Amino acid sequence: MKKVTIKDVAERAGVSTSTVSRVLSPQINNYMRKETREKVLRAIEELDYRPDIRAQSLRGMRTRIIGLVMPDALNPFYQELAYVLEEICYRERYGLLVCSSKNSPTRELTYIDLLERQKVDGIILSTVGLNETKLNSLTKRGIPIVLVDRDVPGADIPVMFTNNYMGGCQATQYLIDLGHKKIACIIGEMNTLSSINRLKGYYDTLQKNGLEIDKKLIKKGKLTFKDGYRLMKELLRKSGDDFTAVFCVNDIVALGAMRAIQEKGKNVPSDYSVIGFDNISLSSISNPPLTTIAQPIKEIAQAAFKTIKRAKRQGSLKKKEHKFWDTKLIVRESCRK
Amino acid sequence: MKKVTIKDVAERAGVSTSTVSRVLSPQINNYMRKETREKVLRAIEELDYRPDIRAQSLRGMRTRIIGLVMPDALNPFYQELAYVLEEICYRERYGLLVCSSKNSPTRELTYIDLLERQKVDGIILSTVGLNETKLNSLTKRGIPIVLVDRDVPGADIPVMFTNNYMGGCQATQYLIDLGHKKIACIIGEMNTLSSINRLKGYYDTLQKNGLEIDKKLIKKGKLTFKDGYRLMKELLRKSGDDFTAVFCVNDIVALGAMRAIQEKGKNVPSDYSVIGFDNISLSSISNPPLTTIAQPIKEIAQAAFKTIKRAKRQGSLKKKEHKFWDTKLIVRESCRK
DNA sequence: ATGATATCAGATAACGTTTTCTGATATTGT
DNA sequence: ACAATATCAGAAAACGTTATCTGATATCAT
Repeated sequence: MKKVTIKDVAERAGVSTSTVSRVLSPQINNYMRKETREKVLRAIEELDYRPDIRAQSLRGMRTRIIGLVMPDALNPFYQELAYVLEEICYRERYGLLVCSSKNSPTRELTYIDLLERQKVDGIILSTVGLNETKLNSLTKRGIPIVLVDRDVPGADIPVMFTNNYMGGCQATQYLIDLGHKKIACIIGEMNTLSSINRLKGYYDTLQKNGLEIDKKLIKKGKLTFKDGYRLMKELLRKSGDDFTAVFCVNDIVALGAMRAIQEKGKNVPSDYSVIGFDNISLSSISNPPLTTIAQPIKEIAQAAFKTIKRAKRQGSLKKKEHKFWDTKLIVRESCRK
Repeated sequence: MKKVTIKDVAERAGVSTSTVSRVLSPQINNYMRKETREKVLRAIEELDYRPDIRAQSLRGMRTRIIGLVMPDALNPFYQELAYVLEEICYRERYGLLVCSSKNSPTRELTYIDLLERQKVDGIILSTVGLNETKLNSLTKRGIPIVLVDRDVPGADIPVMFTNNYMGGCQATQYLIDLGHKKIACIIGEMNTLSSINRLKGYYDTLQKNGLEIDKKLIKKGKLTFKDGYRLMKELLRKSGDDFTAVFCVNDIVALGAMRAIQEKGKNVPSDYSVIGFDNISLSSISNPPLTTIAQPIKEIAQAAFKTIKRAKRQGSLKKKEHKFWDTKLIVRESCRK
């Protein structure tokens, strides 16, 4: 019923709270008679005492909480990011506070406010609305922030990224290597650098291979199943005979596209090859299983976490820590071989 | 660079910290000259001050964090639970600490330990390993715990549940009403009450309608796509002509089952009707869209959150708050009409 | 035996808040 | 004009920790 504090332990063991505290953090100062330590440990055991992290952190230690702010908690890619991050946090006994901004800059700010007031040890952020000024002012206030997935050029903040350009190239080159000459592309609205870079990879690879770029084969929309389906239907109606493969900006869109193709009575991959991006878990159980470009989520999460821990230890962030991680082609059954 | 505290605000406004605090919590005591309040507000504004929640909570207020402990963060049902819970928390400016126990009792305990040390305002728990004794001792220690999705009979703790039995009945009755006489069932290992109750609904409804129960048509396995696929294949091989519909314990399993049927060259729903459980978002974009039983996730999440807030206010949980929420049939295209 | 040093552990201040207590003004009633 | 009351705001204690400072023993060399 009653919360047990360090005082109770001290009392029971017949020592001062200082001594109990010393037992709890032996790395600092281990001048301690064996006898005393054991007395204290016994009292801790008997009372089932657990130090209050809030109180510890007030006195200068970490809160052991990190915040993850992402644009869309329903997007499988971010779900996976949250998942691997949680695993990393768990191993180090950290808690993960997940916040989805739902693509709303206001909501994003409100969450960051909350995280700041919670004095989290760091924030891993895939921003939808912050500019460099705002970001810089935030880090000045002492919370380590690491950017993932979405870049904000000019911000003095570490960023951990997928090399989206490379992914775009890999996907396109793979299709070309399979013999495709006319390759369509379904891409997001051009409001994120990821989309832009993936598209750029597509462009450059076509050009590098001496293939022409046909604007009619490029469709832009939202990053949803629905839009993938809709845009693919458009493509099939207008330029159906004019291409044999399609590069989709992510797996969800690719699944929508496959559905459109199949509904039209055509086959994937023999009529149209489809390649996605992200390697979400769904893509391995789709029909056919989706060939896709995997993002190095684990590496990114790990690096982001480490950066925050280091920043917390050292009291400041290394500002210019821009890391790009390689993508990887995952071959399954959705492309004609 | 430097953190701004209540002292800084007090100094800048030329008042004491008490006064600043009074401005921050006007509901308690609003004896305050307008002039003074404005001075303080101005200082807060100018310094962009945000109270430290840790410090506030130490002095007796809530931490504004609640913990969600669930068995499997990759299971779409729990993802959805986390999602709606996060939304509820956001509205009230709470943080949600998500923890997946990954079906490991040890991991579950470690997380609960962490949450306790973080002094979260409450824990919403879908337990994999706790018995009533452990649970009761936990609530004695002062953390409000609410059970969702998985029951622990005998624990003196509020529980918020889906009426799984009702769902099993609804699904089965729907299939019977469509004219099916032989209905198979793919269900989880019998280690959770949800599975048991869904199966019981299936049994009772068959019986109520005077249909015989054929043990050969009941398959047990894991709650995965893979197992749904595998078990459906078995069913088709052994008793393929003997049934025309299948009730799956959840949507993922149902999707696996549909895949098996389609791979065999049969059609859903004209050859076999399939019904799932959970109404995960995936089920609306499957092919065909899956008819399923929806769980009242929002209601459960809302009720769990409210219970915790009330417990925190009153200082204790109402022990016996067992709530069951109705399921709802969602008709799509996977059952022959 | 004496002083020097190593070993141990308590008292106390501090972290950033809220709240209780208390005292100082301002307002009101007679 | 004076006491009684209402209004305002500061001082100080408290929340549960850790870290610094300090003092007390125990051990050792001479």
